[in-house]
Amino acid sequence: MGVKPGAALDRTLAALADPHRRQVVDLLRERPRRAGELAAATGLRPPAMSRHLRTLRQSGLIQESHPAFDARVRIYSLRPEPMASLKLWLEETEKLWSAQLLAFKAHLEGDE
Amino acid sequence: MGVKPGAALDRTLAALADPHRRQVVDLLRERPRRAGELAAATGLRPPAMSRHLRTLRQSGLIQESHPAFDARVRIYSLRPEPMASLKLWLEETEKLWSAQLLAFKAHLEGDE
DNA sequence: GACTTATTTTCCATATGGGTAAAATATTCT
DNA sequence: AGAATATTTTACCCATATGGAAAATAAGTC
Repeated sequence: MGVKPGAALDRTLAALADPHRRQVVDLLRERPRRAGELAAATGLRPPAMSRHLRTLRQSGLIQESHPAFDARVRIYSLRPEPMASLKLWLEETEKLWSAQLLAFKAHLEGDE
Repeated sequence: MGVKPGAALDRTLAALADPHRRQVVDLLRERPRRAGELAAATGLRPPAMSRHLRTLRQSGLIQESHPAFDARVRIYSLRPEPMASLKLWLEETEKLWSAQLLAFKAHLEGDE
């Protein structure tokens, strides 16, 4: 009973909530990209992008890697785990919600 | 070219990003509830809950209804559409991401 | 070694959001 | 009508987040 369940989901959602970060994820799902490339694509200055990349990294949504040919550049790519958790939560919600509908339908048809 | 695609998703995610609002959604997926009930369940004062409910309503995640027996109370229930959109986005991400993996695998096996 | 490039860190100013308390609305009860 | 109940709105405070500029790192290039 240490960690509140759903704390990870909160961080995932918080990371995805920012439009610029969502844009980054949308770019990364096509292919990995360099930090500078992402800054240019979003119209943000490098510092701003760097901070967004840090929060995305901390949420576990992306990971960083240094290419061998040039150790200055950092390439970012998506990590699937947080998305998978989010999907699970959505499916659980859907499941309970449809149960709710069934109960309501039963109610209309005359329950006791 | 008026509305930026994904603006709705941004509002959905922003609404879900707050822990208290996520808690509300978790409560509502079991069954619809009254505003006061939600405030008590989360430990928030009624004004705070009221604003969260407004945010959730504006994001389209919940809807309000007045019961016939007492027009003072407001009952909130989930709406499935925003969740469905979010799920679509997740699936699209998953799809592109697995395509990325396939491309990488092909690359390892010696492409040109 | 000096210079340029890629990215991050620090500092600052501003904006946004959440919480509380008090007041306002709307509605039911007596 | 007057008191009580359910919920929202308003005013105010505080914490956090975000963007830009400048400085700091780190690593290639000549």
